[in-house]
Amino acid sequence: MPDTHTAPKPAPKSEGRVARRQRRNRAALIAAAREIMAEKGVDAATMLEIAERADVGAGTVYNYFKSKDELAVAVLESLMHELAMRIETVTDTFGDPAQVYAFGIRTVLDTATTDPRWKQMLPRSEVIADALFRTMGPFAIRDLNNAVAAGRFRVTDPALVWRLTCHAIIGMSLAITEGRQEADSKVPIIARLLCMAGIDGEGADELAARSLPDLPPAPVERN
Amino acid sequence: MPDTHTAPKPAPKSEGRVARRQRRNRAALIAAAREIMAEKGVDAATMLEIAERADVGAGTVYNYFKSKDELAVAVLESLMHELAMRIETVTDTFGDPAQVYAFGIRTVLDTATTDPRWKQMLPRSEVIADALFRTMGPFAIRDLNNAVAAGRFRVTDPALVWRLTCHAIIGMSLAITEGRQEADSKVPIIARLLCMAGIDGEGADELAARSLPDLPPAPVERN
DNA sequence: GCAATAAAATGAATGTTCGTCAACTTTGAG
DNA sequence: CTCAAAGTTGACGAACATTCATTTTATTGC
Repeated sequence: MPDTHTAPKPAPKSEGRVARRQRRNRAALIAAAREIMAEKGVDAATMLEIAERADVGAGTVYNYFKSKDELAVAVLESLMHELAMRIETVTDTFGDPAQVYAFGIRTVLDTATTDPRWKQMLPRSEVIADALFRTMGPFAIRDLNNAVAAGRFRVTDPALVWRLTCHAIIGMSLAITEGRQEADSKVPIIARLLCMAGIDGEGADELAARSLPDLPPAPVERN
Repeated sequence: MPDTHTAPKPAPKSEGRVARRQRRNRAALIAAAREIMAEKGVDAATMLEIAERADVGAGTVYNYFKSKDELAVAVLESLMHELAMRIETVTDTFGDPAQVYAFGIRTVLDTATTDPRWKQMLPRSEVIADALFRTMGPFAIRDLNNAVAAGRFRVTDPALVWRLTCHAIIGMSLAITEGRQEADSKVPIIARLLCMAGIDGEGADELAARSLPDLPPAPVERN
C-alpha cells in the first residue's frame, strides 16, 4: 500500500535544530578558512586544518562547499562585503560623486596591499578579481552612474569599466605586495584608473591626490 | 703537487655534445609543454607527460626548470615573444604612433581570446599578466613613448600604464572566454584601455574602431 | 514516548601529482 | 684508455583534495 497518508514534504514549521547547526557550521567554516588562509595563504591552508578549526569532520566541509575554491570565494565575498559596508559609512558624506568612486577604489587598493587577510588571497588574482567585480559591483556601478549624472565622468558601460578596474586593481596589488611595483605609485595608479571612467588627466590627478578620511575600524572577529 | 698544469676551466673550445643536447632538451621541453598545456590546460598537464613527450626522464625536467610554474612561464614567454615579432612586422608601416600601440593591445586581446595555446593559460592570470608585462613591455613602452612624443598620448609613467593594461587585458580575456563578458565588447575594452594612455574619450573610440590589418601567419611548429 | 525515516556528519581510504634522490650513464680532457 | 664531473633516470615519498560507506543526529507520524 504505497498510498500511506504521510506528508511527502512536511512544511518546515519553523527553524529547527538542523538549520541552526547548519548556519553555525557554515559560519564557522568561513571564519576558520578566513583565519587560516590569512595566516598561510590559500594554497597552504589545507581542508583538514580548516575543518579541524571549525570543529567539524573533514568530509563535512564538502556538504557546504563543493570545492576548496568555492570556500575561498565565500571567504573573499565575506571580506569584500564587510569592506563595502565600511566604505558606505564614509562616502555618503561626500559632496562630489566622483570622489565617492575614487575613494572606493583607493580603499580597495589600500586594503588589498595592507590587510594580511587580503594579501594572502592575491595570488589567486582571477578569483579575487571576479569576486570583487560581483561583490562590490553594485556599489561601484551606482557610484559611476552618479558621477556620470553629475557630469564628472563619461561612461557608456559602467560594468565594463568596473571589470577592467577590478582586474587592474588586483593585479597591481599583487605586484606591489611582491615588490615588483613601488608602493608609492598608488596615487598615479588611481589616477590612471579614473581616466578609464572618462575624466581628463588633470581631473584624475587632482581627484586621486585628495586626502582620504579614515574608515571606521573593522568589526571584531567573533569567536 | 696541486700545481698541475690542468686548465681549471677548460675553455669551451667549441660547442660540445653536452651543450647541444641541453639546447635540444630545453627546446623539446618547452615545445612539449606548449603542446600539452594548449591541449589540456596548465594544471591538467602533468610533468610526467611533458617529460615523456619531450623524450626525457621525469627528473630531468627539474634540471632545466625549477618548478612546473617556471616551465609554464617559459612557455608563455615563447608564445609572447613570437607574437611580438609578428606584430612588429605589421606596425612599422603605420603612420600614427598611437595606432601602433592600439594595434598591439588589440592583437594581444584577440590572440588571448582566440588562440587555444593562449586561452588554456588564462586561468593563471597573474602569471600570464606578469609575463606579458615583461616580455612585451619593451615594445609597448617604446610605442607609448613614441605616441607621447607625437602628442597623441599623455603618459608620465609608461611602465605603470603598461602594467595596468596587462592585468586588464588578461583579466578581460579570461572573462570573455568564460562567457562572463560579451565577446563583442572588445572595441570598447580597447577604447577604455587607451584612455589610460591619456587620450580623450572620442580619440580613444576612434582609434579603437579603426580596422586592423592582418598579422602574418604564425610560424609552423617545428618537430 | 517511540519507531521509522530522512538528513547530516564523519574520517579513513583513495587517487593523483609534484618534486627528490641515489644509482647509473655519458662526456671529454689528460 | 681512465676517471671524475656533469647529466639523466625513474622509482619513491609526502602532501593533499576529495569520496563514500558508515555512524550519528534530528524530525515526524502514531
